[in-house]
Amino acid sequence: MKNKKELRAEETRKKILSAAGDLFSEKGYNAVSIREIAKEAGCSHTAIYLYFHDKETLLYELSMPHLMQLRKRLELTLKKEDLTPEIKLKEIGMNFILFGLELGNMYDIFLKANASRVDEAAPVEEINELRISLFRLLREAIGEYLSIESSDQLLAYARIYFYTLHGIITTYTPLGEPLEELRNRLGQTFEEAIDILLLGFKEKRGTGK
Amino acid sequence: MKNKKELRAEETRKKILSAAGDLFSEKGYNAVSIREIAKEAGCSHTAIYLYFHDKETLLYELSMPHLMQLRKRLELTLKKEDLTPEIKLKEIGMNFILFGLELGNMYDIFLKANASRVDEAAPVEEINELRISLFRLLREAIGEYLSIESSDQLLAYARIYFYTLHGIITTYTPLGEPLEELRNRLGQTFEEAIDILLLGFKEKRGTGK
Amino acid sequence: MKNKKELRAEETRKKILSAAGDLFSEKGYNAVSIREIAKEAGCSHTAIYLYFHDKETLLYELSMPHLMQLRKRLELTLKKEDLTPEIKLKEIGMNFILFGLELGNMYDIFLKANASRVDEAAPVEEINELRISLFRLLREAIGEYLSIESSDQLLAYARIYFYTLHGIITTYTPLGEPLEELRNRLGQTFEEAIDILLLGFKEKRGTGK
Amino acid sequence: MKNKKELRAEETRKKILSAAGDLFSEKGYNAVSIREIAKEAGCSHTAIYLYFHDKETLLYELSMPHLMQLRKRLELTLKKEDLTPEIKLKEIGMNFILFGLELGNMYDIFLKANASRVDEAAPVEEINELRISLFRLLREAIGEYLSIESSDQLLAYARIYFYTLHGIITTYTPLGEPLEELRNRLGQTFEEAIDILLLGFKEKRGTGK
DNA sequence: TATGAATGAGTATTCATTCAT
DNA sequence: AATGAATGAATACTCATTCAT
Repeated sequence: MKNKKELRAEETRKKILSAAGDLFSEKGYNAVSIREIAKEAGCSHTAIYLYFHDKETLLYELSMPHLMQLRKRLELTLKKEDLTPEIKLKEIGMNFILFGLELGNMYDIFLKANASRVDEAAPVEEINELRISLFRLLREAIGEYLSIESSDQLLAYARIYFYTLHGIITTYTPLGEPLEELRNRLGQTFEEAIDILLLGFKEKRGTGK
Repeated sequence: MKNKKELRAEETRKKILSAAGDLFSEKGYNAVSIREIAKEAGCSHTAIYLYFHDKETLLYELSMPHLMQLRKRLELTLKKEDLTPEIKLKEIGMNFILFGLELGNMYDIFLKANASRVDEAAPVEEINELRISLFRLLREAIGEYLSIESSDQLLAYARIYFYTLHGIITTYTPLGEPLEELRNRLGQTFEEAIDILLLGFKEKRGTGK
Repeated sequence: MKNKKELRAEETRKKILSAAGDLFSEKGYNAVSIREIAKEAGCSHTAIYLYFHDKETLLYELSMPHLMQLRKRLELTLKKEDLTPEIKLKEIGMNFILFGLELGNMYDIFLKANASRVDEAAPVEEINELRISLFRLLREAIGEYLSIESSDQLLAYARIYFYTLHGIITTYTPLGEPLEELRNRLGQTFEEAIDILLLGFKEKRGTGK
Repeated sequence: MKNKKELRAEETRKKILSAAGDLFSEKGYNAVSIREIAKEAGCSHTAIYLYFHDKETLLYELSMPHLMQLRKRLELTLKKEDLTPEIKLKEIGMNFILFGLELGNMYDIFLKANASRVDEAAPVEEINELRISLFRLLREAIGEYLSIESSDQLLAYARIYFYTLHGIITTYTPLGEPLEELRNRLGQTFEEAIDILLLGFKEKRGTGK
């Protein structure tokens, strides 16, 4: 059980994360200043350094829960017994797209947090792991769909699937169109993209490589 | 025939462009400072303003030729009479991917230079036009491939094709892997991605929407 | 009661204002750099931005109190019942001269802050109002002195009175002679200038327009 | 007799002076760059340094002829035998006002070029002399008008006359209103100002100090 | 726990001036 | 006589971060 102080601290922490999340996703990491976040969070800018080692750490701590949640969602989808492999694969794709569009300008840390920052402790590592497990999920789902075992071919397919999903997200993410609007305008196209890809996968398998 | 002075000027100009190109594509436009470019180019930072009005102008002058060349290449490909529509469409895709990977971190001006900057005259406009004509090319090439006329459906297909190409570029562009290496490692996967997409398009058409 | 921090902040603020005031009035607004002010104030140049949004804001915050005080002083003078109109008018003139000479090279914002800068919100507006109310005061005081109602003629007289006052200020302001010295050397001449002007006004009225 | 080269050089020199004159008077000395002058003059910016040691020298060389001309004009006026002292004094005043308004933003070098630049050779000295001789003219004209010999009193009157003239010029000079417009709008007021001042002088003399 | 004060390094850009030709 | 190339010093302003309290 937590005492008052701890509760308040936690609350401040949350406010900072929330403010940072909104701002980062709206304007991008670089375009947001610490002071801006503090103002939005209703605390002093120095308070931020109480909870997060630096701006970058804040970013990582911020994106982590989202990524975790995404992974969980995708894992659940994959495990659902009552869905066909095709539907599962499609659902995974759409979920990923929506997740990416929600993250907005913050989405690209998903890629940028890479090995280059060797020294910098945990979070980057964690994100890497997440990315890896995400790929694994994609591979599994595709493998199930095409009834093939893990192989280079399957890896290639997973990559290709990722390219399209990633392409959709990064096409619209820097433009700042509200998610709902975008969904109405192009949701069907996104689904069609996935559809076509899956058809292509199947066809490719059928014809033999 | 040019005199010494002109030669030297041209050389400096080139050095600046080359330095800027390298740095922009490696670290991205915003992460590079004028002074950094100058140091890399072996001149004073003020010299840069002798040749380019602005940091932004430098960016445009740098990317414009690439974009023009790309358009020309794609247009030529589309016009080639001796190629099947399928091969043309594939070639267009691969060319676009390679062009994007070459631009590196500078690639995203392709997207970011959009209507929001109404005031900023010519170059942005030119890039917009380029983007538009690129889409038109994509649409035409797909239309030819699937033997369908311009329609909403065709627009959707062009978008989908673009998503995948764009996704490939933006997946690898921020990682800075040398183009040649990347090509060896994944060139085949890129081709396969296009392949699968085209198969998907065909299949989708066949089954009726 | 203020705590240490607040006291220190206030002190820094004052030091900046004082340094800026000295430098501006000595060398003029444009000839003084933020870093110069900081050095004189004994703080870093960034500290200045903690207290003032802008170099321009600093200027306004610096001159505004003077201007307000001047207006109040002139208004009080005009209202004094125990003074003859002549003495009031003279006092107003001398006060204005002294105020202008005190401002030194900063005096000219009084003129330069004009309508051209439409966008720049409050302070300019305030200065404009001040200038206007000053003219009104001048008009009133002269009207009282000459027993004439508001008219074009009165406006012309107010202008003429202003020219002389303004001329005195701008003659000595860029030379940087210390106020006290100047006053000793020429105070009598300034009074005589006003004297002569008032005699001239009277005479002009007497002879018929 | 001059050869071609010399003629051309002289022409370039004139063009530079003319361009600088226009620009300085329009925007003020500080707001005009050497390159701007060169462009306006149709020569390279380096050419300017062939004719003038530096920007400041250019300014002095530029204003000198104007000042000389003014002196000459005022001297001529003072010498005219067919004019009453009053009319001469008025004419001198109006001429000075018009000269100042014509100089525009360049007028204030008339004051600013003062002893502070001890080291800097001739031109400043010359301007000082000019200013002095101008004052002498004013004194003489007033002396004639009031039939008094040189004295402290006369000096004071000359100063006072100067204040008003100077005040008129510096009131309108930074606003950039075209001379002709200004003259139409306020020419009469300027004359009235002089009128009143002269009446005041007379009156003051009459009443005994 | 929390904050206001403070700062050094950095940003793009401008300018008067000099140098080599 | 004339010029384009080149530069060092300066400009206002921003930012992530640290320190004292």
